[in-house]
Amino acid sequence: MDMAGLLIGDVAERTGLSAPTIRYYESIRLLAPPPRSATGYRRYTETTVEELRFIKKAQSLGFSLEEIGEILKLSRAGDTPCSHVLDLSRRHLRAVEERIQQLTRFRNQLAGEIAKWDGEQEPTCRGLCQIIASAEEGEPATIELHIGVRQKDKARKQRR
Amino acid sequence: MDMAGLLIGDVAERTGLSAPTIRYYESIRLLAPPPRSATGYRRYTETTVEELRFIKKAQSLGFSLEEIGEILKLSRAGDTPCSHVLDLSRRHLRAVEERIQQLTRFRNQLAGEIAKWDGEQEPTCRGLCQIIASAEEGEPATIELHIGVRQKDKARKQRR
DNA sequence: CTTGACCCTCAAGTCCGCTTGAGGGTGTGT
DNA sequence: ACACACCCTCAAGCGGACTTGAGGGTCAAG
Repeated sequence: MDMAGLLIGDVAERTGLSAPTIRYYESIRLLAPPPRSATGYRRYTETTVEELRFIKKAQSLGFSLEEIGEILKLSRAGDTPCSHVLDLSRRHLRAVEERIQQLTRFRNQLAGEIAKWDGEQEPTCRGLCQIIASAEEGEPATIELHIGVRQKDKARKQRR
Repeated sequence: MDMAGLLIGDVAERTGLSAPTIRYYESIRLLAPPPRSATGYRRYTETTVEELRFIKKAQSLGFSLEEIGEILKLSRAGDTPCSHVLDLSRRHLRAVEERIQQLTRFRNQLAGEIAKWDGEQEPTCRGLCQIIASAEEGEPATIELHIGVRQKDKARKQRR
């Protein structure tokens, strides 16, 4: 009867993460070590549940645990140099916008090709395959095309 | 004087990948083994360079090497069951669209917060930090807020 | 005919984000 | 008093995507 606080299993259930994952997050200092019961059990609050939900969302948006940690750190220290926060935010914003554009371009090409194929009676093959085949010689598109051939974009420096 | 074909280093230079990475791609069967010179040097053509550029692009769009391999395989076999290609394409399209929406929502929240801060004179701190601090008690936003607090979204099953 | 920049293979190491396993306490229902 | 579900730690394993290292050949220039 250690009066209160969620057990790790409760938190796991509420967030959809596994207990080991939560411990792991603590181990990499993404999560602050929670208070323990007399017998050493971690006791969490709703706040942790919300932080974890945030982590999941940020992760699904493409942020690494390290970045998320950075953000969380800033968010927890109300007295942090704010220009930092703002800078960080702006950098994130730019990154996200770039990515959206990139994906949108891709989406348009892809949708365009699919539509072409769809218009062309049932996808019984021959027609579609020929598009692919001819695409390989250098024409406007097809998934496989912009997916296998004739990429015009200058290889720009990659992460790492 | 083995007359012709790009050496792995040339390809590396043209694509921005490292030579080991290119060999690695071959080892995982993402790239077909190129012909070799009498002395065992790999001899590539421009086609490979373009495939590699495609791989980089697809990767930057969030596809795994495995998925890229699948796509490349389909694209190379002109006589593949086309409904497959089409299915695959549609699945990719849906995935990409979902992601764009997710990112867009995020972008809007983020931009909104930044704008709020920007309006508020110089980011000299105090003001911004107070937003963060108060946000931690449960108000409408701040990056850190929608980044640390009050996430309404039901934890939905995650990859794996 | 040596030097230096490339090339080769194969094995092992690295980073990320977890999961799994061994070995051992806790706490509650019957 | 005993299950049985849950908690703990620590160590190792895993998949993805590479990088690094050891040990050794090739080739064009000087």
